[in-house]
Amino acid sequence: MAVSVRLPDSIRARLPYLLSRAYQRQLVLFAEHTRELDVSGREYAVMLLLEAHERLWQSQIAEALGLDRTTVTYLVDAMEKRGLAARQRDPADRRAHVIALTAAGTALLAELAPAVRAARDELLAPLSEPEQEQLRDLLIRLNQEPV
Amino acid sequence: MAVSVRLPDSIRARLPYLLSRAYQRQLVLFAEHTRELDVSGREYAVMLLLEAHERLWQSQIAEALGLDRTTVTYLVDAMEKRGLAARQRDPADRRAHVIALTAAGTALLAELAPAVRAARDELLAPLSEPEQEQLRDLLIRLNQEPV
DNA sequence: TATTGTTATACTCTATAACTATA
DNA sequence: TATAGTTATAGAGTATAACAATA
Repeated sequence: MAVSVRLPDSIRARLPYLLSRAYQRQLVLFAEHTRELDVSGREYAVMLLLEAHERLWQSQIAEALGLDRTTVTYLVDAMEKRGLAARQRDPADRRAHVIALTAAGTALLAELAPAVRAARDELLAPLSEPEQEQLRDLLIRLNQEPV
Repeated sequence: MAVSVRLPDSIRARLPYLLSRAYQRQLVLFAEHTRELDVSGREYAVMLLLEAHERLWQSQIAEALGLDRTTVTYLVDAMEKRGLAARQRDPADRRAHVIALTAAGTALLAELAPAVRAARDELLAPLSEPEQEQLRDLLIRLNQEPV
């Protein structure tokens, strides 16, 4: 193999590069720490959403998480097949499916918590506690949509 | 449509969510600001790399940017077809292709600079200048691989 | 006529493996 | 035997459109 090439500062110090690196690393760490529980980041997001709201239409899940309706159909298919979520027709509007976590889903969510914490801690390890807080605050403000 | 659902803090304040939001937003802003120049983020990265190093093997590009060899082949194919980069056999090792920016490639890189700056400024607009520096520093430290 | 959810299709990215030419 | 690059293929993920049921 030829001599390795140093990544120039014109890339290394760029925000897009830094963000994509941090994001990729987060994906890898989440996957590593939750491997034996076999849950995608998206499924985890759905579970957190259902933990907070308990009963939601698929369309509400799609809107809240910024997903396509069809994507949610596939997601819920998989979660239902694994017994993590249950689908019911909404008697009040028979077009809609109401989704809720099952007991198994709630249990898995509890199992996931320490793994997710460990992944986050590993990601943030290079920073001190106050710096971690600072980073979170800055990212929250960065993501604030202009009103 | 049913009532909109508020994204719970269990998601909204999570680092993975914040990172992915910031990353997605960055992708959108780059695409918007460079639309008429028709360059992918990856092509831009290759151009910055070639600006810093001038002549590189495809394998060196792949290694520096963390891409697959095949991906680089396709990338360089496209850039060569547009006249942005030139491929030459390396006389010193005839297995290898040496890639360099053409004059058109250098010119496009110059055209891209203000668009990229505008995208970055829009992304960072919610933060003050010192905060922007702080964010960059924290992300650099976050991405430091343990030695 | 619009909305909810499903299904089929296609399209982009990515990963893998097989191949050539050179070393 | 290993490396540089190419090509073909398959897979995941995503987007689009057409459709049935219901409002």
